[in-house]
Amino acid sequence: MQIGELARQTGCEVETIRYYEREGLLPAPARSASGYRRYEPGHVEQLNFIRHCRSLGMSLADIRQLADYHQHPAPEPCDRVNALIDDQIRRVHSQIETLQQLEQQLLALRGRCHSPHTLADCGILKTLEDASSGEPCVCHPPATGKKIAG
Amino acid sequence: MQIGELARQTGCEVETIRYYEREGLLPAPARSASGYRRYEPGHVEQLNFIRHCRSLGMSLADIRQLADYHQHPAPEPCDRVNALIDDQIRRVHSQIETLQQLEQQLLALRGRCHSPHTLADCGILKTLEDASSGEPCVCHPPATGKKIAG
DNA sequence: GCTTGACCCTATAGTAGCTACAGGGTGTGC
DNA sequence: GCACACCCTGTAGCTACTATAGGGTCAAGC
Ligand SMILES: [Zn+2]
Ligand SMILES: [Zn+2]
Ligand SMILES: [Zn+2]
Ligand SMILES: [Zn+2]
Repeated sequence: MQIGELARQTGCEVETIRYYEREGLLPAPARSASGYRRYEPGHVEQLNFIRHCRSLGMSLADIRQLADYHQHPAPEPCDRVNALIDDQIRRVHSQIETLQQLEQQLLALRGRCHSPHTLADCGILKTLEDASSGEPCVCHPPATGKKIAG
Repeated sequence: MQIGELARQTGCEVETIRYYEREGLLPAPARSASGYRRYEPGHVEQLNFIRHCRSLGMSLADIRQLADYHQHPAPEPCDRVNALIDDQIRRVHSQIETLQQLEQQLLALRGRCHSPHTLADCGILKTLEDASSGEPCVCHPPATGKKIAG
């Protein structure tokens, strides 16, 4: 199978396949006399493995690790696989929390502009401007552990 | 004021300041005889403006726009400012949703490995392997709108 | 006058994970 | 013999920085 067919079967771009090969994620296939890559059915599975892990947000480095564990299944405990997934879960969770804070900050800022007015009178711009001079802003309330109401 | 002092006052790295200048976000300051950048107090505010917007997750392109509106406050309505913030809110919100899905998928995958066992018997690796061959997996349930229970 | 050290300069490369060329070769059908 | 789809390598681009390398400047202290 040529690279285009592999791309079709996996839904992965041709350039991405070549990129994975360069990065050592996908083993280099045999070549035809004219230098074309010739893939075996096993490559479809390996590429699917990579794409599946990528769709879970894993880094290429982590996928390399996982693929290695997968291809050399030693009689060791699977602690490191778990640790890898747990780390990923932690990363995703902290990103969610960061983004949720960000959303609240943006909504607070957005709330400064209601009725129609000009750019010169816009509460959003005014808030950003004042904050640049060191004044407190709605989007960055002092983090003193206080509740919002009070 | 030299670049180091500006960095200290704004909590921004020296290299980042030079980068913003290259990118046209911060106006190029006057230079001393020996070529050192000499900043005015206004630069502190402009840099604070940029950093404040960055802390809200805005792209440099958006910040360029906002700074432009800010420095040339025309008597137009502020629709474009609002649109910019609204877009940013939408982006952040959709990222949150994506990450929340991801978290659920990762937790489902993680649930395949409980009691101690070897790499060869690990449910996580087995799930990833099976999915590479086209079998259904816990982390990517068919999106047919079905509820989980049923 | 000389050295030390903190500061400054430019230019370039690296990060993650692709994506998009440019500039060429190959293979098949008409 | 030509069109067209496919393949190849190598390089540059994307974001927002960060980190060097390799040098110049300036004030203080001996
Ligand atoms: Zn407004
Ligand atoms: Zn704020
Ligand atoms: Zn396990
Ligand atoms: Zn899955």
